[in-house]
Amino acid sequence: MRKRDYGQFCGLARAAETLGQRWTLLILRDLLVGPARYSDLLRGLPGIPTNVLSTRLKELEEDGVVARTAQSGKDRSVVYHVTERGAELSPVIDALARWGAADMHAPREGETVTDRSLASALRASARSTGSARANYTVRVAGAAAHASVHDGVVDVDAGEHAHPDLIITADSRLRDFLAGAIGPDDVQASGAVSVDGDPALLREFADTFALPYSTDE
Amino acid sequence: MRKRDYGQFCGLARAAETLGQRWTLLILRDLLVGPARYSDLLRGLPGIPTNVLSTRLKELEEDGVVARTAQSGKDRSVVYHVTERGAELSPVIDALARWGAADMHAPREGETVTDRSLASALRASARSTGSARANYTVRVAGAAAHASVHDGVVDVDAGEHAHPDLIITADSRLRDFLAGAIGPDDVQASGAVSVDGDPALLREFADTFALPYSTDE
DNA sequence: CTGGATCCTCAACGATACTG
DNA sequence: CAGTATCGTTGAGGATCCAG
Repeated sequence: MRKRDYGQFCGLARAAETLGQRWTLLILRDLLVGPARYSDLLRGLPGIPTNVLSTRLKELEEDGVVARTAQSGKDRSVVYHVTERGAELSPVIDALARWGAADMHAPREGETVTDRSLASALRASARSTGSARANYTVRVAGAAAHASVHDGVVDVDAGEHAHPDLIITADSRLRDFLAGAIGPDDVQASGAVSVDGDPALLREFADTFALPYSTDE
Repeated sequence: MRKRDYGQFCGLARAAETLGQRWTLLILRDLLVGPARYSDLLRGLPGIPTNVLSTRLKELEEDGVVARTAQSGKDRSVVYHVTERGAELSPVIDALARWGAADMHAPREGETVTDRSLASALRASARSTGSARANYTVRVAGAAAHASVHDGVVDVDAGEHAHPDLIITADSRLRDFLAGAIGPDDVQASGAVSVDGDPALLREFADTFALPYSTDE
């Protein structure tokens, strides 16, 4: 449990000490979407060894970024959630996610999409767009997330929306669509994206959740 | 040289694969201040093993974040610099640095400050402030960086400024001053900060390079 | 069942010596 | 100056086991 430090009085070095461990950023990505139990995290992070997850959660707790709440009563499951300090990581995680997404094209062999990673990706790409107002359910490669947009505020969460105005079912090319590399008509014609609901809302969706345009699309 | 991936089609996961290795963020911090030779990097990252530095530079080169320029002619030194893609990390690194700095108080035993870490910290905390116009040299714990502010633009680099309007010599409590935890008069009275030049500029400096105010100062 | 702890193996890191 | 080589130590990966 020793702390590997960098020996520099520097904000970035301190951040790297807390966040630079393997799996830590992905754990926080999932917890920033919402509280989760140990088994939720395990399921959302395929391949993480159980001892690493438990070690990371302890370290994050020590660093004041994550807290655990033991449910009393019949449901004795433990719930992990970010602290106030942890919540301040939202803009940081989102900036990292946008940077990584800018150079991400086709999925590599065996790569998966989880509900929370999809929700996180939507939040990272959301930008306030005046008067738009709609509820979306987005399904990509077996994962689902939803977003509600109203009065310039965007709320995102994992799973389906109860009353979506538009259901978007897509494959990984959804990313290229949001980056502006494919137009709304072409992306539907190719079968990469299909919608259930008012097709005009798809343009509004692309306008609200726009990814930065990378030079080599 | 094996690539440890996370198996998720997710921008954050991709970013973590490139940036999540030990020392990588600090190497990029230094290179974002400006190009550097191998030995410059070694000097600015006390404690980094030489093989780790060389491995990281190769990985970053493969990932298209860093490029090396071999000087021809008499000076055969190799210079590393960020690519365009690497330069897009500026807002990411700055967001991480601000988050880390918000919870950073007294330096720990043996922690140092380097020219480039100081320059990077200044850039991370810089905010555009209308009409201000001044050149600063900042010295902290043996390190020096400088900034020039004009027309809402802030340029930061390592080392001393050739023609500073104000020289600020401080210890690590400079951070608390910039976070607003100590006022300009108190911080000078305590000896934490001393200035050479127009003392009124110190307030302007604190206004331009303000750190986010953390709850538990 | 959930929420971990333990054990073993192997890859990555750290320290230092050495070379074109 | 700009790295490579070597070797001991630490941490991650994977499977299994255990307690409430």
